[in-house]
Amino acid sequence: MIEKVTLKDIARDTGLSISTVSRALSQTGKISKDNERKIFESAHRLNYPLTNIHTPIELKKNINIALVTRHFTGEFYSSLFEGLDQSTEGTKATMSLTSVSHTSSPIPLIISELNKKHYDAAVIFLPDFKAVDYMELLEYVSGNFPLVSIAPIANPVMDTITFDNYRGGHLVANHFEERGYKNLGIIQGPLKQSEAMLRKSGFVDYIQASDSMNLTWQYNGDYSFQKGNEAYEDFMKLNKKPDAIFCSNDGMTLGFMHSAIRNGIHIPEEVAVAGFDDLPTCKLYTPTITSVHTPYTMLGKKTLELIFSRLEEKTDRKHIGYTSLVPVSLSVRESSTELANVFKKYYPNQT
Amino acid sequence: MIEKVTLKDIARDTGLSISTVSRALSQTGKISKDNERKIFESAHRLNYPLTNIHTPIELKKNINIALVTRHFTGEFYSSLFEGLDQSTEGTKATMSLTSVSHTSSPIPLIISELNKKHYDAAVIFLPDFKAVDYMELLEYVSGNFPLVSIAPIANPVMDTITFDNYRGGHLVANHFEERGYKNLGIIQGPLKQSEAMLRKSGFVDYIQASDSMNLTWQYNGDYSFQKGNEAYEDFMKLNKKPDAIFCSNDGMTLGFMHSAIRNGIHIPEEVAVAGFDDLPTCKLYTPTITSVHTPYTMLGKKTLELIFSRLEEKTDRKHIGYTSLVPVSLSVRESSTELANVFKKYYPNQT
DNA sequence: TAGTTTTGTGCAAAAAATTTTCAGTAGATT
DNA sequence: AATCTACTGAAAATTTTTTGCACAAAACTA
Repeated sequence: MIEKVTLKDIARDTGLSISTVSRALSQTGKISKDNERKIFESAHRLNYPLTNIHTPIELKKNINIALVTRHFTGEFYSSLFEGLDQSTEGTKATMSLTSVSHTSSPIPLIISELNKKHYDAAVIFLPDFKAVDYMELLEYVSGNFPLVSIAPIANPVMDTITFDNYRGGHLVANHFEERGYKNLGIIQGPLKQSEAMLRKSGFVDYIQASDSMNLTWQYNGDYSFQKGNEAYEDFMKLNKKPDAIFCSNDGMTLGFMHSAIRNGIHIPEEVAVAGFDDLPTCKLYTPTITSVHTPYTMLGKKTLELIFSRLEEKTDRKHIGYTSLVPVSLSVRESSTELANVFKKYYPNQT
Repeated sequence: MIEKVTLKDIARDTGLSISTVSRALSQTGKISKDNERKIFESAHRLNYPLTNIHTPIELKKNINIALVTRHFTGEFYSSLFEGLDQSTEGTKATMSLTSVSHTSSPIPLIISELNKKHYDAAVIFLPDFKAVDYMELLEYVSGNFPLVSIAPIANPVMDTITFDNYRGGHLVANHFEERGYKNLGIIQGPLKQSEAMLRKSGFVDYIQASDSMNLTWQYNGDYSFQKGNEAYEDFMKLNKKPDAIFCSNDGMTLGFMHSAIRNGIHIPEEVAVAGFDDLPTCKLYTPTITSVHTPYTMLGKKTLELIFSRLEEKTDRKHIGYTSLVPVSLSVRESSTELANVFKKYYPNQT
């Protein structure tokens, strides 16, 4: 049987009086910074039932942040989590991954319960969420629980930190132009997801502003490997094939390339390919894959900054839907340039 | 300012008296099941500071389980988490991933703090942990907090549920025998990790008992892609090369194959390869990769069963180091049989 | 420097919260 | 019909927390 922890225990532990302990924990009256810290430390250690809310942020030993997402198997989610987790290094924050893939309860409920579970803030990555979904979510969640979204939407309701997807599309088009490709194609992501549309627009807008390039093929995908395969089928039916293709994410890039390679198409000689996400596989695939690099650790750092500043504010600030864009870069590899010579043995009969 | 929640609030909320509420929450005296449930539900909803320990398992709305591991980018960890998370479907358990990669605090401390964070149990996956590490861990953690390890060790201190690694090695050797391979090689995992040694022993023992096969090459790896590359370098130096190789995990399988393919080696014609973990990439790589399949959802189900039974026991049972092995199977693919015809276009000059 | 204010603390009283005692009711059992 | 059991609530008892007050030490002020 576990004994109940009372102020008396903390008083004994710290050598202070019960009154002082009471005043410290309920944040009334004047207490020296030194004793305050001692008392909170002891309360935490002895497991006194603190109402979390009452503990001042600067006296907390660690800040627990939940990354809430619809997790799915694959490198993408492990890269995302790893980047965010890595960005907590050196801070007192801890990142945990909570998936809402296999639950029956409504998402706003799950998130609103997080602060009862000793979480201090949450990072939301739910790319299919719309403005109304975020609004519903904000109604459920109390104002002093910081929430940050890392998926862009057209009309953000919630503070958002996300990659500059538009710029990513731009970079790919620019790279294709420099490599001298004329007829371009795109495999788009889900039409209802903002970040997919931004990637497309960045790419398409660049092409339209260019004198030398044309967009000759557009295919609607859904980010799945499977759709990448299907895109290839569609590509093969074209009379006039594009000579370079931008895939809106690496899942579809891999699907397209997998089908292409299996059917004897040479990449990049017959068609150049660039993806988005720069998954670890991009470096390891043959050919290695050109892809838009999204620096998760940097995203994580920015997200943490926002969360800490929100936690330090004493007032319940309302969300104002401020969006902050993290720059992306292009990792240029063989799939859009040329195969390393050493591999050319594989294509002995090539011209 | 948030008002303190007291028994009075719960009494008002449930329409019962303060005495009854007190008796229910402190588990003294007799209370009807019906009212008990109502009271706990209300206490939970109103956020009354329950000492967690006191809430009977059957009255909890959800059970929070932490998967504690040294997370790393790649499909392996996302498969592991996804499998365990999926196994919670239909139960009231929730799985969260907590990584100890980027923290400075000692691991036993982190785990012992989990129950203060409203976690009800933890699944530990730390393959480099030894008996002494587990023993230290158990000293830190209170007896009624269920801990299950999912990494095997030779002399288990803690309840363990893990894949039958030995059998996995056996299955690969058996498959190589059936395919008629004579001279075999192995790229081992870290010598200090039990599961790596079990995989190796299962493979080696089968070969030794066989009349037709010989083990002609052993290479010490560390599960990294990089070591797979290095293993290939070593392999190329051999005068008498094995005709089939077992890689102790898919990371090294991919490293080996990547180097091999880039150097014009044909798999499986020149050397057959089989891995361990059956990562999603195995289906997508060219050639597709034979690998030992580890059913994470089944592992998760077994782990949950154990956790629930531990939670239902009222007494503080000590860990007895019972190990339970989950069967594995072999996913046979092109890397150890033959390439699909459609891909053979790529090798026009092959004999 | 001497007086004054501010800060921080403990004691003890007061208030609040929780536990326990006790009485009573409703239904089951003998 | 008498007895027992399982619950429950009112009120008393106890424990826990908050607050009023006194006072010492430090900081500030004239």
